[in-house]
Amino acid sequence: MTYIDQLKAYYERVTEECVSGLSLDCVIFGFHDTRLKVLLLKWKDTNEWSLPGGFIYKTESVDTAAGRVLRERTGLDQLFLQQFHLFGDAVRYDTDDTWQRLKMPMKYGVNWPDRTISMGYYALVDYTKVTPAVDFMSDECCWWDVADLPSLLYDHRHIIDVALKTLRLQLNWQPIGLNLMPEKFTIPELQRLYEAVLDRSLDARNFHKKITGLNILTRLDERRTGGAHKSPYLYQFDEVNYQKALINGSLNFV
Amino acid sequence: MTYIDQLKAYYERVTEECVSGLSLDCVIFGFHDTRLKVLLLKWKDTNEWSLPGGFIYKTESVDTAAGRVLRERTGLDQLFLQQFHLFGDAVRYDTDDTWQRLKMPMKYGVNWPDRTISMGYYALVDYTKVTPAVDFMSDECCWWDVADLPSLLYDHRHIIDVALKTLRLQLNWQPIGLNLMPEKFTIPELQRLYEAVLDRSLDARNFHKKITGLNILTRLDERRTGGAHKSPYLYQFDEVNYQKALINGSLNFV
DNA sequence: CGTCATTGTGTATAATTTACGGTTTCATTG
DNA sequence: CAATGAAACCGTAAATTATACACAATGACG
Repeated sequence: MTYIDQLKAYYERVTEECVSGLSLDCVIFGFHDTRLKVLLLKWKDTNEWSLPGGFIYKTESVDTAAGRVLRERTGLDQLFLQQFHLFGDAVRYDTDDTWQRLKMPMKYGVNWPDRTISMGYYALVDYTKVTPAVDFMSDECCWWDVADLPSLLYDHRHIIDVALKTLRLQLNWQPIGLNLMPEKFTIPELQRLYEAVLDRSLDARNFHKKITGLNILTRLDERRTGGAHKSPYLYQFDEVNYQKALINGSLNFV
Repeated sequence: MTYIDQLKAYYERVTEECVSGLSLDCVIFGFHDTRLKVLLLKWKDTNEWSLPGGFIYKTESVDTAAGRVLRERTGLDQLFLQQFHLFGDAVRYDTDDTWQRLKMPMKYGVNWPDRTISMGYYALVDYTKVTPAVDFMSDECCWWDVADLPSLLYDHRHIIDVALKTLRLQLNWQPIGLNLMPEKFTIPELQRLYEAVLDRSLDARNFHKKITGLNILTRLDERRTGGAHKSPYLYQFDEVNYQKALINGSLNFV
């Protein structure tokens, strides 16, 4: 089956089975090597990158659709996802320029709506558990440092900017650390995450005192050895206490 | 023109000119007589209430559509509005029950989508400046106390609950007081607003000290006389300083 | 004129934030 | 093997903010 055949079949199925004119764009955040990263797709036979996304089947909820799309790209059945903005400008991007950059062999099929409104979701994933997977329209699915993104298709740079701003604002009442850190981590590593989200540096001594005083971490008997200096302790989140802290407003980082 | 003719024309125009399958629901918050209120519509010839809402023209942005809908119901050209959630469950409410309660003389026209996904907006208005206006499908457009709502159509009770929760969370970084209080108000009145949004009581002495210490209020030379006790001072918001306080995170009420 | 209750200004204490110091400890280097 | 450098952790001190509560001023009412 040629690529054009695949595209045709895809457009026909979307037109037939999906909610018309509404799509999803997913900003998948991971944290690795002291950097906040997003998962991007490179379109087939091009050097153009964009966010993962998709459409909503007529019989599924919007949230379920987002979860399905994210499972397809990350391999994860359960992850934390949250709506953050409906991108519904009458003109979101230059369509001619975009078609050119996409090098699409055909345009959309019949009964395709004139415009697509997109619900933006952000997802928080444990980087170590993700298996990035391309779809049939892409060559690559890779992590990119949010501070060093490539040129992006559509209005996806704007979408990422809004997602990042939302993440920052929600640091005190969404389980961001809980969902982005690996199972075991050190306090300096956690501090790097907070600094990446807040986009400012924090005093290591005050951060250590503050985060351990919140009672949301459990110190393990292991240390992370192999570094050139003192081996830091490893920690895990106490999920029950983390949720309690979110509810009673104990987190104060913003 | 009979009501049925009006409905027919309306459905035809929506089908022809509006984005299919996506609507808006607006939670319009006002503050009056120490109570947080929402604006509701009573459907024609029924005793059933619902939120104002509408559809998006194919050539306008979603935010522009929301502003247009709100202008039609409130008479205000400029007001503060914010997206808060996309309500996209596959089944949002019992359609048979709803049609019955609506006493609609006809169902939707041809080419009407099987389901409608709705973007929820909240708006903050100065209660004293609103002129509630019905549309052709309603008999009344009235303010209701959020703590004393009537039975609501569709999933509109849920939508209001989510809006209220969002308002509460955004108290520190959205200009909520600025947009809900009238031009001149007293500090006890402002405290009642915060208590209504936070759903808890605040110490008057600490609130007074805290809010005046933020430098976002200007004390006027007038007092509110006529009360049974000491006449309180009148204040206005210093809008520039209010915006500054929102940006640098000086507001700490949540 | 006395009473009641709101408003506003205030003090005291506790909690948190911010700034910074010093010890421990680990790999690397000579 | 000792010296070195720096991260990690535990700590103190001062400043700021939050919380609890007191009391004087003041206005309508009886």
